[in-house]
Amino acid sequence: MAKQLTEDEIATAESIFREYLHDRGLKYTPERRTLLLEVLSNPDHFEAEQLLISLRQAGQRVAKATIYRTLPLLVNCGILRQVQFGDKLTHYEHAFGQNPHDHMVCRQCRRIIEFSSEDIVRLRTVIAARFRFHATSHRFQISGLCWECVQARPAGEQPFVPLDPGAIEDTGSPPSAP
Amino acid sequence: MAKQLTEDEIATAESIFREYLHDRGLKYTPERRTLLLEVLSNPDHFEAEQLLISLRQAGQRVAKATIYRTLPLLVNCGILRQVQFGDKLTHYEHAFGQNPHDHMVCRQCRRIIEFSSEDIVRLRTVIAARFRFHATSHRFQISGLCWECVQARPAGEQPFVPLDPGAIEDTGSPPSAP
DNA sequence: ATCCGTGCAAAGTCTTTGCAAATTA
DNA sequence: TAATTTGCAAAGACTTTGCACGGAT
Repeated sequence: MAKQLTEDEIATAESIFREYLHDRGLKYTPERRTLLLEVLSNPDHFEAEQLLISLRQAGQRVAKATIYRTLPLLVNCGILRQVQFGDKLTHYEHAFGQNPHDHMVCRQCRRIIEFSSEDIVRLRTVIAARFRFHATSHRFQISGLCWECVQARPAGEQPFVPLDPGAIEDTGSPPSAP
Repeated sequence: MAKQLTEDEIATAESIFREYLHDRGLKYTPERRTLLLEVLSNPDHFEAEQLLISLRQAGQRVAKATIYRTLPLLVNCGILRQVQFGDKLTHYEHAFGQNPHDHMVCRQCRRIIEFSSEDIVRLRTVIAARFRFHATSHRFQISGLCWECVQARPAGEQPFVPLDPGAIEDTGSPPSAP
């Protein structure tokens, strides 16, 4: 999932960021450059804290405040996308050169699987229309067990992993006519 | 949306809560009763803080800590459901006597529209199957503009309301074959 | 020469926790 | 009576902000 960017792609991202900053009178500082590069070489999904840690490990020193001030810039210029999973943490993922997608989260191992489906967008439009609602975006997150965890778990075992808050539980209720 | 519960329904909720507590050696205190009743008479969606405020207005006095300690109980016994919208706040909604549903949020007026669709569950299963993923729950949230706000907004006006973080933006990109 | 940005620590927000006194089953 | 709860305030986790110094254009 964490795709390795080519030098060209990195250069493109850099110029996007640079231009974004320039256009609004902001400066392309060494810290911002450091952060951009670190973000691009980081795994697809991460949080502010992880970024700080991987920077430290790389011998780089950027204040936490700077990270918190820079991440929104990277989001606004389209290089990152903010993602909310179940927890209170703000997660980020690469948006640069990625297709829009949604997420499946394994309750057991917390693995994140990305997927995209036109049907979702179609469905969202149909549903919205019923309420004369003009849909412009959506979040669709599926929780459950990935294949590996299903395998590893003998039938009937219910480890009671905390749920994604707000998820629609599969109660096994019979489908009801609309 | 905020449906008024009958006395019977309230009594049922109370016995559910009571039994839930009893079953695990917990106590049905006046504070818990107060909170249960307040929750049931509150609007469909609320947060911890709002609950505190409406309690105060009703002349009731329950410590904030007690609220934070009680809400999870009400969630676990199925009377409430935790919902995460875009922000960091933990929102709650009535689950007692409600059908599973998802939400549409208006970017403009923040109105929340509930909807349910079997197609979503069907779609989630189909998608999950592609990854040999066992889906047990989902969250589907649509952002956009409600009818009233579409009406109120002259074409071309883009007030730039902060987005639901993590939402898939409608970029108007042409549908691409998988 | 100006602004803008950084670091640091302090402040904020929402939530959790420790503890003694008060209650419930 | 024994164990759970409450209220209060302190602590926590994550994020934002104020300020003085340093740096980019």
